[in-house]
Amino acid sequence: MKPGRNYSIKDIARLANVSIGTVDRVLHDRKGVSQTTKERVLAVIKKTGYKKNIMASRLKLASNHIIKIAVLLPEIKDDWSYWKWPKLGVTRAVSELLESGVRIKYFHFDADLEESFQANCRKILSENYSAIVTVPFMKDASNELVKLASVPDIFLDTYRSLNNSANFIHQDSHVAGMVAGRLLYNLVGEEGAYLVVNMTENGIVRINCQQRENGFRDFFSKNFPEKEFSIFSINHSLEDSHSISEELSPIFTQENIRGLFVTNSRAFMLREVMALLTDCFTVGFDLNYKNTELLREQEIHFIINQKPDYQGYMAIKGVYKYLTEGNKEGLNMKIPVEIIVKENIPIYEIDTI
Amino acid sequence: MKPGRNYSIKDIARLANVSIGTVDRVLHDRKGVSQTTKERVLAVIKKTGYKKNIMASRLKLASNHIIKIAVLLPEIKDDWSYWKWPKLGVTRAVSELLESGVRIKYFHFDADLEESFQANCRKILSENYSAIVTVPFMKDASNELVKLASVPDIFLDTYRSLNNSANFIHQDSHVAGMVAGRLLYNLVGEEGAYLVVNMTENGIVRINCQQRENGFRDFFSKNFPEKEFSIFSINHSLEDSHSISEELSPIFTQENIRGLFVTNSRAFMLREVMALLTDCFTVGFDLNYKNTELLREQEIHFIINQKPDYQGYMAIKGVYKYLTEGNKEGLNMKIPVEIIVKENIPIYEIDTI
DNA sequence: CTGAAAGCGCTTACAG
DNA sequence: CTGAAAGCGCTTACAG
Repeated sequence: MKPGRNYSIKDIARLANVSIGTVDRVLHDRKGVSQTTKERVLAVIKKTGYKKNIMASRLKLASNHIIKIAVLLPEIKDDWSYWKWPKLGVTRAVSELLESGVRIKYFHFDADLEESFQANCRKILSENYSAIVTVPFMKDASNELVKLASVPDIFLDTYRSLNNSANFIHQDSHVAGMVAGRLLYNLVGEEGAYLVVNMTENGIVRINCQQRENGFRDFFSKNFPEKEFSIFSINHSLEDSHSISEELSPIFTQENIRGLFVTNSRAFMLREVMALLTDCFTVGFDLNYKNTELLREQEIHFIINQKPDYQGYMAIKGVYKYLTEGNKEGLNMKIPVEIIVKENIPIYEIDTI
Repeated sequence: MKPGRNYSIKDIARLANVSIGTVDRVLHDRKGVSQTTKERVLAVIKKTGYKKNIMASRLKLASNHIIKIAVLLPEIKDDWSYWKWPKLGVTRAVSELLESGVRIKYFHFDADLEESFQANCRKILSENYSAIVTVPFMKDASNELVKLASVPDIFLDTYRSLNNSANFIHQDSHVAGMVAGRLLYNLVGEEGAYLVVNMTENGIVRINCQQRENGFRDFFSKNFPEKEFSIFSINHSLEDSHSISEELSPIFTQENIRGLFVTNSRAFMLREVMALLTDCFTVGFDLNYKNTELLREQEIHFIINQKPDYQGYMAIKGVYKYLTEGNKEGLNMKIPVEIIVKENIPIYEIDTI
């Protein structure tokens, strides 16, 4: 290889005694090349180690072409909304891909209203985006979206099986539950009891919270099939934040609860109860402001981070890779189960949100 | 904005009534444009939201141009060598950037011989690479390299202050030590004693191991300034793996050691001693084969991962970004302190090493 | 101070 | 089955 220089299609053409058009045909395995010519060209390509210049090919293919991606997330109700994070990651990816023609349009739906999600989906489908990034909270409407969309859709945050082929970038909630089991078991062992707190919205437990509880219980039954652990669980309405201390207090006193696993992002709502106990350890999810504060004060001991910003980032990068290279592998991804203690709280640049 | 289409430099030229050459001059803030013309062009650029097509500009600038990066790492002595990981990350980055003209040349040095490192540096400097990625194990030789190199050098794995401006992609070892302190403190509290095990090479403790011990001790003094903790530490020759059990056994029996912090990647060497104890928890570093095995068997309880593959990956990406965009921010980076338990052991595709 | 032209490497549409 | 030419958007070297 000549130093500091790549072979171009022109070099290959010259070395193989053909035109660049023919080299292009061979490279793309197109019709209309005689077997002998093809072999000759392939030999030269192999010998030279030719690599096509992706800049040049994209210049021609995608030049002048904007990739519009629709991002549909729940409404951001306050400054510390969870949904700021995926948006932050999306924004970061877009800023990297701005010059490559990627543009985002954000949509927001009311997480309590299926109709709101559906209306947004209809709007998006009518506007011709190249891809759709959203969350699969409403099962039927998500199925409908996958069925109607002719472009890839990527679901963030939660995995659930849908009828059609759908793409997911998410943390494995079952594994996350097992990790929570490990962390608490190390601290509590067999002497104390465990309490799993699920918070309900409109009376139901979110699917990934349920998966987390299953994983948690699985940790104990898989690792210690012969032993008996005291694992209680309660469901409590998310909306009713005042009564939660009252509901939990008797369980704590009666059952010697030493490990607390809160399956959603609201571990901070248990602050009052947790403060009453000296020997109880807590694992929660998500680095929201209040959880982070309690982690700093050691009222919460471990936070499992779903890296929502990274999810948003990878979704856009994955879509771009698919649309420009046809490579589907970036459309589905499992995000690592990140364990956070007080000392390794990540530092984010919040101001860019 | 016209849907599905980006403005090109040609559009801007037309709208501003100038030639594309003039638009280019304005875009790059070059000399030779009258103030009025410049303002007119800038107005159009602003109004249209013009973004330059990075493909096209790189095509012209970097076309035909290979970016050669020298990667100098310690010799890989066995199949589970730590240094395979950065190499894996480097390889992954290069495969993504192959079509953009990035090529790697690997060099290896004997980590016990400063002269071996120096000889490799001389060779690299004589061969005109666009960047150098290595490790700063030998202080003087590293300083010399930074002084002589006219291209960016990025040091992986370890931070140490060097005379000249050098770039580091590394995990903050002091923070990692504090995290280790937190993990063990949660389990052991004030009742038991802690033991920090440093392994020496040629009689000296590696700088990042020392930083980890300092961080570990700092965790206790910062969080509990009034309390007394029993923290012992020993240095033991890495080469002498047989005697380590003998040396540790008496300490264990005499001092009620309940928490073990091994500051390098060889926690697995303590297997025999650890097996004797039922109530002792261990934190070690790095997901090598033997540590991972012991983590699976719960002889080791936490592993702190330095993400060496990620370090290698980010080094190449950072260099590329710097060389193509002039953006220096990717040349320096702190890698998160990743906590690994049995349940969230990452799955790597080893076979691509 | 400004413009017109050539060229980066690849792809496409057309000619033979 | 093969080639020659135009063009993607930008940059550079040259002309005026």
